[in-house]
Amino acid sequence: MECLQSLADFQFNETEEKELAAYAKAIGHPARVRLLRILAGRVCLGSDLVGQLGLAQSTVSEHLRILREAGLVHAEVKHPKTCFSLRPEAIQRVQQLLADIGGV
Amino acid sequence: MECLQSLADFQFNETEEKELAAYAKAIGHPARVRLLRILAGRVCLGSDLVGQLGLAQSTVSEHLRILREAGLVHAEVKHPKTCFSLRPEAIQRVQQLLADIGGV
DNA sequence: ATCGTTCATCGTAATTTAACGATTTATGTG
DNA sequence: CACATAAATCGTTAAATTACGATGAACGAT
Repeated sequence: MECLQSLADFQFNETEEKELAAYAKAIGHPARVRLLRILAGRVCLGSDLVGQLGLAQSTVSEHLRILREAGLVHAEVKHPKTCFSLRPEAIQRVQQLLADIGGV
Repeated sequence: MECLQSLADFQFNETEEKELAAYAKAIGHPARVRLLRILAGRVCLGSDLVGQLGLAQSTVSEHLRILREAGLVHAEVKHPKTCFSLRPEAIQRVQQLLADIGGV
């Protein structure tokens, strides 16, 4: 048996699949979503973010690392502080990749 | 020390944070992204999808379950087959939640 | 040179995820 | 009724994730 519509014309793009999956994986935790939403409106120091999450400092630092490595957040170190900010172009890229699926 | 911009006006919305996180978590695997991309263009039986992923049938079934439970995919059982299809409104909802962060 | 602040990293434990083969379930067909 | 088929579920293992406290590193200020 086969697909209701033809499957012969489906061209997968492994690079884009991994790209979207990596972005989504990074976004896929409530604490990280909250971080993104906070950073959507302002530039913050890590110590401020800790206060908004109710998690240990080391845990918040780890979430921020994940967001940074995914390219969703930018960190500017000015010892001993670090300025965290959103990278809106990354969010927009995710939206674009979703648009290829079924979004608008 | 405090935030570079005021943090006093930040209102978090735990429900939406969890909603976006749950969607993103479900999307956050290359195999599931491929499933979504396939289903973006056609309605498929599970057996067809297995062939496109290079994974065991039970593994694909599990990925489809995750997508279903997240609300991203619809399954219509017609024993012994099941018709899988995308739920574009879920993708659009994700885009909307992303727009609240920094997207367009 | 010491101290204080801020953030990253380490070590660890508990939980969750991903993958597989084997089995079960549920139907339509012979 | 027995059989074939498609998909879900089970049981298991390995790996990844999340969280924490403790420690470490880097700099400015005293």
